[in-house]
Amino acid sequence: MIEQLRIIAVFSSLSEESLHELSNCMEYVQYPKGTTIIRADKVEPYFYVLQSGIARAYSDGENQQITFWFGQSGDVLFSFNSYINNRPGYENIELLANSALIRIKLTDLFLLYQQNLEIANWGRKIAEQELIATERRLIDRAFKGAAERYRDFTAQSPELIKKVALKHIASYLGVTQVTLSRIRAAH
Amino acid sequence: MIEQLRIIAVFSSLSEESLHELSNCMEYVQYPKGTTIIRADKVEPYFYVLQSGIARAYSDGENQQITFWFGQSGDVLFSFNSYINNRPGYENIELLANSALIRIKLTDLFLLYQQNLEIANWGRKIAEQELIATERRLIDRAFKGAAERYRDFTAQSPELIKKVALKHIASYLGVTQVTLSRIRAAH
DNA sequence: TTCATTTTTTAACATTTGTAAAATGTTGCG
DNA sequence: CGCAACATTTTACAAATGTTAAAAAATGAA
Repeated sequence: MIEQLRIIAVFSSLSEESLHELSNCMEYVQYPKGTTIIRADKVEPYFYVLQSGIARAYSDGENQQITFWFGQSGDVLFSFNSYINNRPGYENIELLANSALIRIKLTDLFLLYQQNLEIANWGRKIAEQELIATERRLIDRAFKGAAERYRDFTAQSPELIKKVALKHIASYLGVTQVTLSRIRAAH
Repeated sequence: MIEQLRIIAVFSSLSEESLHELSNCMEYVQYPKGTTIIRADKVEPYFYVLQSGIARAYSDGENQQITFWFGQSGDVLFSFNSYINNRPGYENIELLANSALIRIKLTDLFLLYQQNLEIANWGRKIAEQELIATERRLIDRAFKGAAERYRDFTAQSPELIKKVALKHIASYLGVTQVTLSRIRAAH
């Protein structure tokens, strides 16, 4: 079982001992397509790793719903504001396919952070990787047009293009669905 | 001297011992207005805390320069990609006023992360706070128009409005300077 | 398959924002 | 002061994107 965990990239840096400590706090869960596992108005008590499936994070606006993240196998999945500030987050997270996840209760994880130096640094690196990815998207928004962002997205996430509704991809790219259609039409 | 550090919010959570360990790696530096302390094409070996002054982070595009962060007293200041991946970053950081900074060499800091549980968790929280702030900006970009972002900016950073050139604020808000002028004209 | 539902595309038009250039305002230095 | 350099606003026009509505295509359930 520890061996199974090790093949998941996010756990690969941990020693046998730390991985064992962490695995004591893990549960394996499965949910069907369409399940909303994290809700924006609640404090989410778990941290998830997606073993298989697809997820999207979105926020509800007045008359639109904006997707700002997609997750695939191996991605970590958590409500930033629950995890960091113990407050309701900004995001809903919905599964776009039947999915298998590992979950860790935040209260357990936070205890480990105070006890285990390796796990504390593991948690630091997770936040750092999310930070780099989020900064990257902010910069891309500033420097690239919607058409280029669409090309990048198709190149980097070819599976998502096949499986995710274009309306979600449009809002992820920061344009309306009509504009995305026009971009696609201009092949 | 340790007491002086404690009044800086980012250090306030550390114990006497950890703060002492950290302070052994600190240097105090001062630079005049206009100094570029971090360059996008270099690996930046220091982590900074701004004691006084103003800073902005920007990236160079083909024909424009886009500001995506402003720093004030108490803010931490580092090249995300140098700090996280030991690679040249995306950002230049320039001082917009004469500034006093504390700097910590990354190699020293990383050693502390591997030795001191409290400092490792301190580093985790820094990354988490930057992450929350960056996510907040990405979501704001999606849900708020430029006029509302400008109002928010003036409300939250009244000192910056006074001291920073509007062209920098325009690119920070994600619009051209002409559009920002139009927003301002519509009082 | 067929029908109903949902998604995607297309079209016409409105609005916003961008671009370029000129006009005006501001700052600091000799 | 008076000039030079730079910042900001304004104008006119162009380009991109949004809005609304309808048509076409795809999907899923009976």
